[in-house]
Amino acid sequence: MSTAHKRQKDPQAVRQLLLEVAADLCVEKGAAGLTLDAAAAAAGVSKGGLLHHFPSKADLLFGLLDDMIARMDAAIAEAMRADPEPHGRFTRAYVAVTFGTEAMAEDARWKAMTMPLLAEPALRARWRDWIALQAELHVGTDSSLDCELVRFALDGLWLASVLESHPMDPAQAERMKQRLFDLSRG
Amino acid sequence: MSTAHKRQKDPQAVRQLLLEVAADLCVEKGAAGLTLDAAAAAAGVSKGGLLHHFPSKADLLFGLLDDMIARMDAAIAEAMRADPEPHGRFTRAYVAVTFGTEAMAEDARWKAMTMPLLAEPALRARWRDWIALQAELHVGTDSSLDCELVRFALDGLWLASVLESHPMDPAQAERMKQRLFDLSRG
DNA sequence: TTAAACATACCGTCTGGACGGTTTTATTTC
DNA sequence: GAAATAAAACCGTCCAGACGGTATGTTTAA
Repeated sequence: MSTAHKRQKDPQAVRQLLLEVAADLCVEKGAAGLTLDAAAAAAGVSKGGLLHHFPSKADLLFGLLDDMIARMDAAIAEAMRADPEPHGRFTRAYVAVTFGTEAMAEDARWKAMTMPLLAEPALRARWRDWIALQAELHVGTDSSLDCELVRFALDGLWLASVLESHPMDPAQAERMKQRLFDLSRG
Repeated sequence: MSTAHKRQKDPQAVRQLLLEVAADLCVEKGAAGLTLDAAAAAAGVSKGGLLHHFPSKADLLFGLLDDMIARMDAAIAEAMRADPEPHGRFTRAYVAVTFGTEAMAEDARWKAMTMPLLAEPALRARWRDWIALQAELHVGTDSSLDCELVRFALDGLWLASVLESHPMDPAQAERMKQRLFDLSRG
């Protein structure tokens, strides 16, 4: 990192930029509507450059999903660290992350991108694996009926926010959030 | 209708068949992956024939969504008719429909198809309109916090069933269903 | 010197849909 | 009610553009 400003080329940054612009295009046009030409142009690199980082379009999409899962993991882990009560801790972290504690605008893109990605049948396996892993990790503390119900509701809320189908004012959102927290404590 | 068996051509049936095979292909390949050639071939008509019923691919996709919404409306209306208690009636109908009271295999296709369709940004407006209409129709009886929470949970459950991410045995599903019914009564 | 990190040019395929026919059904006219 | 006419319901062909990916050259960093 100390020499980052000296390097004229920063492959990691280029890769990250590619993922970001690809995410934007994915939100706008869908996963299949995302083209390599458009992504490369938006990132200011040639298509050859893009294909150097992601050898195929499938690799790019997998990269997007993996990045998204990594962000999700990190956010949940951080939210769990601040919660002393074991029962329902994972579920409450899920609440906090879904309602976006921090930079909303920043990760709104990643939330919106998930929809087109999951619509692509080829990408669902990775998502399923992650869900199964979480379920296995937090069995015992978060497998009560109400905890599961809360997490389903959060998925529904996420869906609504992506589709912009259920506009909610902040007060309403806060009440919902509190109710979900309460249910997670059983 | 009395002469239906005499007609050699049945445009309505052809149109319906086109929608059904298109739904299947949409589930398999996604909305963008659905090709006119494949749909026409699967329905046993030429591409020209398909384009006669649906002048463009967008029209076909809109047709799919409209058909899906119509089925949803009919199923919900029927479920509501059997419920004497006004408060939360729409929400309970939503529960019943989501958990699939009747021919599961038949409408499983239409549930699965919704995902790729909603992933297509161009189609979301119609969906939003339907949601807004439902909210307007049942304000007063179904706008309590818990009713909204239940409906969000149902959307989450629908998502899980489409993605096959949260396998549930029948007993578990029944408990969840009852819990959601209870919450809808407040 | 070597490999990574790009750029440029190009190709084969796929796909939406335009277009001009042809057959079937409905409607009108005589 | 038969002929004529119009309109709907298709079929087969072709094409222009888009898109993923390859092959190859060039520059930059180690």
